[in-house]
Amino acid sequence: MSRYEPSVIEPKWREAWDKAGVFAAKADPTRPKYYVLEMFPYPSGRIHMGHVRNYTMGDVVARTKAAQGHAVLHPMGWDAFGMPAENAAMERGVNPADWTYQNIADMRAQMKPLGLSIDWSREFATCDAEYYGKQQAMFIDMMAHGLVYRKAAVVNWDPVDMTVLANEQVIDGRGWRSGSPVERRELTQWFFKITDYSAELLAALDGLTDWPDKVRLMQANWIGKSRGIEMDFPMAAPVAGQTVLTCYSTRPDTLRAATFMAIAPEHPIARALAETDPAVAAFCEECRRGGTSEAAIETAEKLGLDTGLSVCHPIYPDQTLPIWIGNFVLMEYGTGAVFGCPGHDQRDLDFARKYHLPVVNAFHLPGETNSIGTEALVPAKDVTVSYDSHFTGLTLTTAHDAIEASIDWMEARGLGKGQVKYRLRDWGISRQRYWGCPIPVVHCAACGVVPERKENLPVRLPVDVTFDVPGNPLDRHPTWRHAACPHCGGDARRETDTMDTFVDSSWYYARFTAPHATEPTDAAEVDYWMNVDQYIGGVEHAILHLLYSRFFARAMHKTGHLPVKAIEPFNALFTQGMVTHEIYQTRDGAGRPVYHLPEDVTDGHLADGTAVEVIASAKMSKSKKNVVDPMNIIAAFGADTARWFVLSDSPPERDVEWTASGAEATFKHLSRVWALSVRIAEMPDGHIGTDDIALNRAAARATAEISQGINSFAFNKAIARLYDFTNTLGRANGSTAVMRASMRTLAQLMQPMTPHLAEEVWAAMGGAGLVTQAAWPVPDPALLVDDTVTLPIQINGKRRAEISVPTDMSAAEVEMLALANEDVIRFLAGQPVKKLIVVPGRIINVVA
RNA sequence: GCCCGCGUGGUGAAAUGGUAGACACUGGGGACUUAAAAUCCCUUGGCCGUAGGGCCGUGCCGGUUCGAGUCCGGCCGCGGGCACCA
Repeated sequence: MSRYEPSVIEPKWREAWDKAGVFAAKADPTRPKYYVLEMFPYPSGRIHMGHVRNYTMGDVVARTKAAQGHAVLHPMGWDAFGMPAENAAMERGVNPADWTYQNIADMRAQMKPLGLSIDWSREFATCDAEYYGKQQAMFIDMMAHGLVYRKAAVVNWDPVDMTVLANEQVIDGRGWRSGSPVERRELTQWFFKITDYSAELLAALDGLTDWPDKVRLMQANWIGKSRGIEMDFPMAAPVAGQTVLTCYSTRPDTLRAATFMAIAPEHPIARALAETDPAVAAFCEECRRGGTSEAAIETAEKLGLDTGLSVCHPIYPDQTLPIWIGNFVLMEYGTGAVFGCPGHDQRDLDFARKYHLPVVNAFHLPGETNSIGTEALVPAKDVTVSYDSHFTGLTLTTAHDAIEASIDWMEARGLGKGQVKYRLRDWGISRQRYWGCPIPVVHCAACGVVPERKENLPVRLPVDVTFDVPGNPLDRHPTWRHAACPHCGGDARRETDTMDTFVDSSWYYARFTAPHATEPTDAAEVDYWMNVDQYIGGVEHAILHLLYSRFFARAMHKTGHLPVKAIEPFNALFTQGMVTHEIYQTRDGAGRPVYHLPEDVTDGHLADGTAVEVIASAKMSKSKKNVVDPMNIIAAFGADTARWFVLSDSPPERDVEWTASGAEATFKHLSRVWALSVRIAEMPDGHIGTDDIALNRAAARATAEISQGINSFAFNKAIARLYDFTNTLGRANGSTAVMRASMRTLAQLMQPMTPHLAEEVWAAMGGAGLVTQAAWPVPDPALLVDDTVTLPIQINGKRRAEISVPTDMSAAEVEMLALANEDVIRFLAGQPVKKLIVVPGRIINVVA
């Protein structure tokens, strides 16, 4: 072989690894264990660059930890339930299971050539009955432990297709297929009581010190702990038997400036009025328009309707406040009623201006008397402001203190009760869809809602389903719904809702420790392998998936499926940036966007000459078709080039925009490494060189810096140092033995990134066994110490000179040398030195 | 709308508060070659200067500091999430 040929090298070494069984995870009490996990993929059918980036990062960690002596668990599986399979069924008439398993086979075949150190014997898909049956068993256990309940909740309803829509299927307030405006409609749904753990999920974030701060902050804000007060406003006249309107506020310090009340359209008072007042009914109907997503609700135009009712102000009884129905008030949070304070809340101010409601202030900035204008006065909570004859008796104080004082003052007079509330809502898991884990319960006319017997699990999805009409195929299946009541044995109806796919991904990490166990988990295996030491995935999962997993681990502990040590299942988390790409679109006859794959676009045009609209780079997603196929890169340059390339340039936490150029440059570099190893292998045995000491120092330094880079997820910097070391080695005139030893070190350091090439180089250098199984190199500390250091000298903060001094020179001597430096003397031009700062080993700053 | 990030040469980027641009890509110049490809060498933030060298420069405005890409405050732009996309 006279040139670098990955198509020959790579299959050869993958076969060698398989033959030696090097990636099978084996519990070994004599070694520390390490569990590295990348977020498992949805089996779309093709791997994309985001997958390559994610799994290569995990592989670098797994391979490095293995070389450092750990028993490593590095598994792979498939997050296989979800809507795309049903869409494929509708569009192409395929069976969702067949489609999904074919996609898994295709993607596995694309992943294997990457040379990932995965224990494939542990692979499973969440749509395997073997897996979801265990999930059903845990659902039943959770029911028994009071973690599951049913209640009415709103969904997006397409009134034409008569079906529930996912938020993604609501586009500009309309159903994606029917194009008809969607409505919010209530259905009885299944819920997990995640709110039982609100306080704990929040408090435990402090212990997740190896998670990114931003993720912990996002989760904390999502859980949203607030301290406020629940208080009653006396109704001027009772409605529907209610004499008071109860509302919750986190800003009772602004109570004096309340000028109206706003209640949710679903509030009991609004409902009572709607029964007799057609205008109220029409308004509440109007409020039901649009989707359920918070973004849709929060950005919708604020609408209100005056009910004509009013309440008395609890502290200033001579003041009355009108009650409005507002589409921006959420029934799910607090009591579904708020007081409006336009003086100190911008949204309330906009609402007050629109409906000509009064605006007053509860406080103003010190020295000012009136702040009513087009902007609400909302100073930071720690800014001191002047309260206007405030009820608490406090005047000049901060909002933070005034809130506390208000709560105390009102509690003392029985006007309200201080309360801690969380924004977090219970987890609605019901989906009116086919391709998900069936909820294992039966509805019996005599016994009510009854869990299925565990011996009847799994409750399997029927295979003979049709997608020719919208809606849930389970509902219209001729026989599947009919079941015997597990309790009385009588005729009963099977639940046709399936579980949210987030349930599937909330415990797969535990299943990987014993994927074939007859129970959901195996106590000994879970005890050995849990927790996940390093979890790696996209930052887009920072809240939902990770929060649900943290809850589910606690639920699994409560139901006896996980030990207490595993209630925080992920010790360390790394959130990689996304791979982004430009989006190419044209418009169909109705003006709706049609997306095009990058491979179908050349210089801004389709093959038929149509010009495409180029939209700014965004997360690669199937729906926008801005995806690139890594298989093309692997076919042209080999897996090692693809692996090196996705690690090399961008820091892993940052988004990287995929561009076609660059892979070739990586291939050239790997070719140089290969050629260098051939040259060194062919050196005569007895050659004596002059650079042995420098080479040994360079190897030690490279080993230290690359180990550190990998350990801190700075893969791009580790690769920069690999370039450095390779260049040094390529130019060096070292003795044969030292050159070969240096090249072996290079092979070891490259092994996590480019394992195939590393094996080839290792073998050429006469390394023993597989480099994949060689112990990670440890540098000699003596070779890492420098004896001189170059110190820049700044004059008034600008770099003007530099001096080279022994590393151990005292600060006093450095000062003298600096002041004697001729550039320093020239720049000072006789000015006296006011101050001299010497930072040992770093810098000297002369202040004149 | 709310929460969280990010912003440095032509490009990807580096820089425990301490020499801004390491390491690469691209471009330019050269060597080798009949020629090209490949390979190797030099060069590559902007402006001024023949040169020694100087000035400017990390999205914008302000602040803290001997010293700010880095810390603080306020903007602008872009991205992620917002509970039924996964």
